[in-house]
Amino acid sequence: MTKPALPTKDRLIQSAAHLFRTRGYHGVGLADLLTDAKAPKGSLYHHFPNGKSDLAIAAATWASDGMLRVIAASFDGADTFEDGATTLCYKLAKLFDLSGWDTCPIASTLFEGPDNTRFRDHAKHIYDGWIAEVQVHAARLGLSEEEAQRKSERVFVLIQGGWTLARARHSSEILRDLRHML
Amino acid sequence: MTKPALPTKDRLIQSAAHLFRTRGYHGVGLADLLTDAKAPKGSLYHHFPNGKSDLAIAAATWASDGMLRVIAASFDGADTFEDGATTLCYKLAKLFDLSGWDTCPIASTLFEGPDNTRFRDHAKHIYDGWIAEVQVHAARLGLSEEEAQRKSERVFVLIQGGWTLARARHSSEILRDLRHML
Amino acid sequence: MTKPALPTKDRLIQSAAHLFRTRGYHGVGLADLLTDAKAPKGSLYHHFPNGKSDLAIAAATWASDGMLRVIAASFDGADTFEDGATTLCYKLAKLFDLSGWDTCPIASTLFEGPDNTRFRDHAKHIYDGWIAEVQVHAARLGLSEEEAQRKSERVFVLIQGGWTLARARHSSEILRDLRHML
Amino acid sequence: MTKPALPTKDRLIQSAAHLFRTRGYHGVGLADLLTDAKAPKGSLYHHFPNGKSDLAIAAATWASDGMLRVIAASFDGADTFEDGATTLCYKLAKLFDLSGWDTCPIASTLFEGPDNTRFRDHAKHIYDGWIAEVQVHAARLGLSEEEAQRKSERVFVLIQGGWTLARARHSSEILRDLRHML
DNA sequence: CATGAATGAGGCTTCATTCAT
DNA sequence: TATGAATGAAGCCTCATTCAT
Repeated sequence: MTKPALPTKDRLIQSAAHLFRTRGYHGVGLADLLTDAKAPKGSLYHHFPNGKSDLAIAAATWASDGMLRVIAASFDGADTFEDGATTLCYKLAKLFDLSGWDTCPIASTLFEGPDNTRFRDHAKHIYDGWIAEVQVHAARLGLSEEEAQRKSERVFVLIQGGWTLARARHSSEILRDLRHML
Repeated sequence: MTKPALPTKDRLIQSAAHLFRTRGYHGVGLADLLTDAKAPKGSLYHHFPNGKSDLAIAAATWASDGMLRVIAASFDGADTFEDGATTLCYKLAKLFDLSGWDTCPIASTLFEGPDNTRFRDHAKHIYDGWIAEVQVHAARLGLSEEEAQRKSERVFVLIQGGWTLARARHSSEILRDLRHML
Repeated sequence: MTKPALPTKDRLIQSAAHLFRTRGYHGVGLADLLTDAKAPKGSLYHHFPNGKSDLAIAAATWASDGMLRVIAASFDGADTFEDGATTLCYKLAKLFDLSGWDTCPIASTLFEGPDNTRFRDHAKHIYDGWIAEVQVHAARLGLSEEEAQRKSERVFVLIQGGWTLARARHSSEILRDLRHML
Repeated sequence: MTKPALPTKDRLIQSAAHLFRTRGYHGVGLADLLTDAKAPKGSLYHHFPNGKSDLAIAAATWASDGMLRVIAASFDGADTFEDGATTLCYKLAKLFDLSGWDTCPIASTLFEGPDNTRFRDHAKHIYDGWIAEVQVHAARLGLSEEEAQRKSERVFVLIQGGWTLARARHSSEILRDLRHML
């Protein structure tokens, strides 16, 4: 009976982020979730009073935080915006290969929930955060405000589209090729 | 007792295409499907022996055929590749506004099915078809083979990414803006 | 694998009538019900689309039909209204002893359902039917219309009250004593 | 942060009496109870070591005390037994209209508990107390011991039956009419 | 004396599918 | 060819209770 490294709530969030990303919100049952998280049956509703939907929101937030860190790490050491964006594409391709990030974790988790308004608003909030994070780095690296906005949105669109095609092809090559479309 | 316009099988396919697109494969139950299609309870397995998964494949194919027609219509009267691609973006934006095409109908239908290999292979097949269709027009409009391939893939990626963002924002604006990213 | 005497639907209704009467609507789980009826797990919602509540309505109707037969049998051979009512009290006392009719089957089944309007309306309908049945016999046995109405209502009230006290005392004696209160 | 008028334990009892009366023992969850009583989550088992069943016993006792006071108040100023009993019927009808006393609070609370022996014994004890209270007044007002016993039992039966019919009809009229059945 | 986090059993319902006709 | 009755598994959620503090 060794104590697990993470508390139950965090294990639930990470299992949810993983499983929703792979199989979609409705494709994951609570039994799968609890088994994967090695969490006791009754604990889900203790930590997430509204159940599966609350957990999905938390999982999406957690996944988004990871994405924000990847963005920051990609641009932090970059000399130009193009350098940073290229690094980001490579990092995402690597993550795709390593962990089977089948697609955007936010889309699989939030775009099919029962409470579509709440879910979609949260998705919009997260996506806006990603774009804003890229935009900050774009401005720092010398782009005009208008250009920074345009380019950060373009990066977002390319990555989303790239994820979809990479998933269909089971290949990260397209993600690496995105750098030519910047 | 007027006879319905379409035979049962086609009504099932179109209902499935509509519902899967909106709520995802696992988000739609057979009861919803049969109600929406006004189909008798036992007829699904008559027309689709493997049940829901067969129906999903058929619905994705049907949706893809519609997309291929939109692509063809966009490029048929175009003088340059850019013109055709721009028209395509506008047409998709219009469809998004009209029918609430929440996202790529193929992705919602096929990327969460139970039999992931079969479903993903079909998705890849469909996506390759879209890219090939654009590529044909690109070649016809004077692009080199290599450039035609690159540009058609880029169009695909932008549209997929644009769909995702448009869905989150509940706005088709980004789809129209894609023309600046060509 | 001998075929059961009654079809599944009827077995469900009779089990429900028995269990609800004994333990109340919320005191009976579907697992208990299905076990008692030896019914397959999925059959409940086939026969009763709205589930437990539909079954409760059906069970109450079935129980009421039995009560109507007891009323008719009590008064059919009676020479006076008092004779019939007395026979009815004795018959109910006997049933109480034999089968543990803990209380009015309608009250336990319908007075706690989730859809209180529907349930209460059905209870009122059933109770009115009992009173009307007694009233018909009262009129036939010579009572004026006004007297028939008053007396049939009185019989109903006494029986209901008697059931409650008999249940608390675990004794049918009070039911037999009701004849002195007519 | 105003101090509540009643201590937690009393608030729990009164909430329980109210909710059990309305929805039955199994129809009320502890969450409802604690919310209604504005009681902290963990305090129930502090005041009632055996949990819900202890609380139900206490709530039934409290409700019974109220009934005993109503009986006493009805008979205290009466000149004859009939006067007292009539007043009692009117008082109960008024309470039914005012507070929606859907039925006998003892029956809803105790006749469906998990521990039927303990619950039924308590119900019998309470009912005997009501009958005894009426009997005392009957004796005081001049009835012979035997007659007092018979009449007090009759009053009990009529009230119980009247409550049931009043609940089904959502009308207190029958409760007022009980005076003609004395 | 009082609290609220944590839990496993059981709640009702919907699921996709099979089968007899 | 076409139907709808019938079914077992799994769905999400609420339950009354225990325990550490």
